[in-house]
Amino acid sequence: MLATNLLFEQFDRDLRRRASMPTTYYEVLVRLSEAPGRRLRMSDLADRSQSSRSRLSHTVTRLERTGWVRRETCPTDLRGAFAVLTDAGFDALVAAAPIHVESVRTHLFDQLDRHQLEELRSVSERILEHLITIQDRPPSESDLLGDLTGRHPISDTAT
Amino acid sequence: MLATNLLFEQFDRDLRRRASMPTTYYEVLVRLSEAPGRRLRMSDLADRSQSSRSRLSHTVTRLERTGWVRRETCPTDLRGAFAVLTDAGFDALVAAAPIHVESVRTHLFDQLDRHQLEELRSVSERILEHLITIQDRPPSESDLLGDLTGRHPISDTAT
DNA sequence: AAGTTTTAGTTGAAATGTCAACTAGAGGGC
DNA sequence: GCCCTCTAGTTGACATTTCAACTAAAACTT
Repeated sequence: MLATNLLFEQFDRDLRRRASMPTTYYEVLVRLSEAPGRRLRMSDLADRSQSSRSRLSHTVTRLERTGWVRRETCPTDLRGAFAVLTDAGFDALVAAAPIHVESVRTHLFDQLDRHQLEELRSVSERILEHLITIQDRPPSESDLLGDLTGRHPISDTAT
Repeated sequence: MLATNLLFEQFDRDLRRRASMPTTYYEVLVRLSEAPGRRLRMSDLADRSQSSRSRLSHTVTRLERTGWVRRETCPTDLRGAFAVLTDAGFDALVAAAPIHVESVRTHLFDQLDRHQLEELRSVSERILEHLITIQDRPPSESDLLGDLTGRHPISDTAT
């Protein structure tokens, strides 16, 4: 947990310092850039960018103020809204992407050998698969109530 | 990044739902409980609990309001302050710890085999070592300016 | 078609985190 | 002692996130 926290902070620091863009913005811009027409429905974008709907709504409001994203109403569903990547937003992303890519390379990929990378991938996939499984079927009480008799001092898993 | 994000969110959800305690509080209480006299200087506590001094100061103010921590002035350094874990704070931690431990076991350790755990440990140590190294010696420009010629589509490292 | 329930998305308030400025005491040099 | 600088910690303003309440449209039910 310590390692991943510091790693994420490093990624964010690099992106802020060298591209003046927080990771939250970057994530949103990337998702939009990948989508056909560089546009996505708000909910869809929220899911893809690891964000709650509320948070995304606020974020997009800020991104509109910077001019990187604009909202458009959806013609087929009058409740709906599209977030659309502007040209300025695309330019900002093009400038930021190599910085982030290099940051990830420097601090993560270059530090690990081929075998470690393969294992990291397999670990991540395993955890992801597990989490998605339990999200589909919300956990019963018994899933988390194990026998704890004398097994752990308080600090065992804190870092 | 997706896996670790979801994993942390799951830990936090479990702790909030079943122990009414956010991970930030838990982290602080654990560090204090480990310290001799269940007390630490603010700066020391900030370092150990992955927090900025400012953030810790605010957090401790909130923890004082819940009655889990109290501040004490330092006799040998009049600028200094101790954060001290109260009995109520210790009780809250004793209640929360097994929940968190079980959460970590369920969502992380139980999902991986012996070999994956060993590799995950080695990966974490490697990354940690790297990050500590570059923190000691702040990065020169050239550390991050690599040759990017045509290597990465934008989305390569986004998740 | 009317009534009910979902779904999409926004909003404002409260909680939390960040940042820069600040107070005050410690420590060193002369 | 006096001056300068550094360290410990707090504070308040501001940015962001969370949470619950809300609007409005879609979708279903009968």
